[in-house]
Amino acid sequence: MALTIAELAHAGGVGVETVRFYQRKGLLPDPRPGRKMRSAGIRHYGAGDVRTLRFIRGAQGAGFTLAEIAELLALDSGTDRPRVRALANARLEMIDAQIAALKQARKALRRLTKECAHGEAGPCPIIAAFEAG
Amino acid sequence: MALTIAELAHAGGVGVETVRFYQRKGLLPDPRPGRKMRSAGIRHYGAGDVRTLRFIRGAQGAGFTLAEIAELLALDSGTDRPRVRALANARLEMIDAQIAALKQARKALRRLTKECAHGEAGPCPIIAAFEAG
DNA sequence: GTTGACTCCGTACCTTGGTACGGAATGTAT
DNA sequence: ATACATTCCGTACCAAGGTACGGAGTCAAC
Repeated sequence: MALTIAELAHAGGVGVETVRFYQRKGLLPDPRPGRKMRSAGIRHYGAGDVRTLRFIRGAQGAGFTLAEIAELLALDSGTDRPRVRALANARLEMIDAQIAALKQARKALRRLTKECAHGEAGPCPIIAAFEAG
Repeated sequence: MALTIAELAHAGGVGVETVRFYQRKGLLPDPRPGRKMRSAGIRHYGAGDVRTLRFIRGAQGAGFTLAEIAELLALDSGTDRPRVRALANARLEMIDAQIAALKQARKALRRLTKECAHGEAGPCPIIAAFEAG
């Protein structure tokens, strides 16, 4: 079960450069066991690395930044559940705030497009409405 | 009613550099009437510029990019309402898609935090769950 | 009529999440 | 053993939306 970087990238649905980028960011461990001298050689990966890549994409989908994901991965042994929950709850609050803001914008925008829908020329209320703040 | 750039920035809730940045991006007109020779001098602004700044922030809040806002402002005379509506409708669809994605993420995350809420140590299901994709 | 604050301009830098490049080393197949 | 494909590494670059810097010009006050 030794994957090359290209196989890992394919399995995770990302590019080779992205795998190396995640490694630089500390999201993936440097998987070269014999690393004493420089030019320690080709990286070899396993199923755990594929799971990590999938985790990254899942967490990104939930809106976590790569920095937050790095912290979650650092907690990966799972022994600090309160901390994991704290991160998750913070993200939940952010998500709720974003949903609320988007709903607000959506409401305003939809009302305005309706008001604007009855003419083909002349001043449009959309522009004026945003100026109100 | 001649505002300096600092007064305009303050009125619009942004920084002086941001005003100049918007100017370079074409979001604010260059407000120097006598611009024949170089070193045309200090910029002077009016209430219209404050309204434009507020429009920018409002439209940003609705998720428009600066490039889209620049186009909206270019239509500011309001004579092409179909185009304005097209931009607004495109943005509405984006907003709906974003809301749907966030709700999905929120649902998954909330379920996981609840499952995780009953222990203080040991493997947390949040981490494992994201690995599933 | 000079000090000090403000403004001008171009340019460089920042963050986030990558993507691309180029030359060297290493792996695989014939 | 030689060709070809991958991989290595550092570095540069991209988009968006600003933010900061440095040197010069300008403005109002004293």
